Amino acid sequence: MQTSIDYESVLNPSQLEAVKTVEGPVLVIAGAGSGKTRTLVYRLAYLVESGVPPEAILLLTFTRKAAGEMMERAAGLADDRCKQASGGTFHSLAHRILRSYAGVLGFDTNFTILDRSDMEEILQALVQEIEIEKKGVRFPKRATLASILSKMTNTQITISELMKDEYSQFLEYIPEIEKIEKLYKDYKKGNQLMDYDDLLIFFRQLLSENEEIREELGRRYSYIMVDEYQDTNGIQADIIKWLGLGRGNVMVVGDDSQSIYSFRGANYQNMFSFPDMFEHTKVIKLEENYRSTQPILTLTNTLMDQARDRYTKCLFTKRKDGNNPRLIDVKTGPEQASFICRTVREYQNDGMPLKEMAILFRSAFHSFDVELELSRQGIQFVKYGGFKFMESAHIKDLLAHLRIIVNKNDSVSWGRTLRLLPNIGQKKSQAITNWIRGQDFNSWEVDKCPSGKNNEGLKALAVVLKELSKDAISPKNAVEIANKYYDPILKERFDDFPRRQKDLKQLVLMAGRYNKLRQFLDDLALDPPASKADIDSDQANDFLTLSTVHSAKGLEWSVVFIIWLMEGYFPSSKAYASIDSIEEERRMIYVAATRAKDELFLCYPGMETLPVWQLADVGYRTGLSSFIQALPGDILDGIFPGSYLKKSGYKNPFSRPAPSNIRKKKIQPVSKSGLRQGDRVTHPAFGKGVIAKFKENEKVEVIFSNYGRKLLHMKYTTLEKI
DNA sequence: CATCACGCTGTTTTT
DNA sequence: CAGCGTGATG
Repeated sequence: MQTSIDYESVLNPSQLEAVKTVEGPVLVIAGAGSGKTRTLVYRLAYLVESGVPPEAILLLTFTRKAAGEMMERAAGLADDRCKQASGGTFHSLAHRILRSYAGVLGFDTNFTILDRSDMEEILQALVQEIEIEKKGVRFPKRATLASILSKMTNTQITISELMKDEYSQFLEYIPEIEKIEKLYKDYKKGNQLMDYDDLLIFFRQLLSENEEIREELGRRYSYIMVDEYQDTNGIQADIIKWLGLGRGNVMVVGDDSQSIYSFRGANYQNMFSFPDMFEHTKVIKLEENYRSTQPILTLTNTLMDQARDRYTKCLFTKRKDGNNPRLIDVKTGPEQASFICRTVREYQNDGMPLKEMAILFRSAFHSFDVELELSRQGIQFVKYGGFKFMESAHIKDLLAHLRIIVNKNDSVSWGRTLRLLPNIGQKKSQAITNWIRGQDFNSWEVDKCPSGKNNEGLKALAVVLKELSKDAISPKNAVEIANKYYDPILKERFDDFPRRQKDLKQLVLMAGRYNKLRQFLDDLALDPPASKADIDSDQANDFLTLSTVHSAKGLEWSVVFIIWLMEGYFPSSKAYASIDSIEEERRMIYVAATRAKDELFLCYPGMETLPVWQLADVGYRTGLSSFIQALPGDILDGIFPGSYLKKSGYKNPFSRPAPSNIRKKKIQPVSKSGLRQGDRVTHPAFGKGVIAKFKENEKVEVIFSNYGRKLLHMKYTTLEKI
């Protein structure tokens, strides 16, 4: 065969094998930085060069952007046909197929996609409909309810099983929750709505129940590649099984050590069971790391050595030199921010572009202090993760008007739209929705609908909707019209409307890129812009990256700062010091650490400087401390020998016993210590505070000036009066 | 039935 | 602190 690429000289033997094994099932276990993406890109190019029609290649990735980038790169290697491969996320594929085949399942093909907040809204409405007997604990709130239902779907277990494992505090509500689950399902069906999980569920159902469709799709996609397979869940694995059934040309690539999506049902054990699903699977391991230096790999290998189950692999690199990862122990958030900014500046002065550096953290708010300091110093940055453009109220408000144009049955959007009008709340909006739904916008008689008599607001709405439902309306035009109508409401509803007006202008621009309103709305739901900062980034050319660990998948940098802020958990929390949570933290730190090529800082601010024994007393656990705790002391020293802290007289707080004065001191129950409500106190971890309340079970509630309200156990607490 | 004021509670990550 | 639920008020 004639090819233009000299695969032998650019790939190592394992990578080459993965690229050239195109027939039959293949499982590639690819360690961090082992050229996983590169291998997929070359394989795509190789397939196309071998004469496989690009449309016959299905490339499933974690984000749509990742698929696009891979196809782009492959096109650069081979030719432009690579861009015609079918790529995207499981959800986007499922959506694409369901738009044509939903009829088979008894759905309309113009169903609307529900995002998480839509789902929660419906659930809340349903909760209000059924009678719930009050019990010991409060009924789970809507966000929790949504998590329960979604996780149940994604992990394929029953509600009661799931709740026994993870939501034991709500066990007494199992019958109610089961009832709500059923109502929710019916509601969606009745209103032509599908949530994210439904896309997968129905896609799988389509494949499993319809041999014809299965065969048709099997023919269409004869070569399948799946990236980040460790982050797939059971349904996704089934989908792969059904799709690959015909030709069996399926390659999945993943790293069991990097699985951090268990919260949404991902199961890294899918990697272990792939060979059971496809007979004669060829297993290929990529173990050479091309990215990081040895000291960073030593840290990650040490961490993952302790994981309970995993494919045995040990990363190695030819880049033997390099600095040790550094553990930076700072006292406060602002101090940490200034340390990071200072260090970023130093690297920048040495000629490293900001784009080569990143700050990673677990949750979006962890970077607030840093963001403040960065803006103060004029360092440009982009933040991924956290706040979602699409989830902000004003965007949802505006889009609701467009969604009812596309799907007249979309009761969620009807409700949202109606409730923006004065004196229309939960009840009235429901009544009106039931009357109005599915009606033709052009023959609307507002006066006839419930509460419609002389309702100016409703009349105005009717006029706009009529205008919006004109046949050939462009998405851009539609957003503009809706915007004009919504503007007064926006000003009334939000104090910070100028900021929100800007977002809406942004939305007009985005709509300009589409011809079809439906397409525009679907893309917003399934492939929304990552964050507001992401949109702004179009203008900046060199910027620092700030990202949650989860959003950082697939990206890498030379220098990485990991902010590992301690999070306060109440002792009753299920996550408290559980083995599972330590496991997950470990995987997350592993992911974050392996994003770094050369330098790694683990920043560990605030109360984490407390010895573990004391944290445990307080009823808190920490992310970093829980895994440091899990590391034997000598290994810890081996990993962090050049620690920043060591230079300034650092002692490892975790290997140190409690100071004798504290250890020996008999801790008095607070109630017997003469403290009263309103007393000002100090606490070793939280500093100054005021006693708010004494509660039952020997708990005391204290409001700390820096950390807010905490519930402390009197037995284990050392509060001193000041 | 909508809206307001007050009190209570507490992790977070994404398609 | 902030988001939610509850109970009182309009």
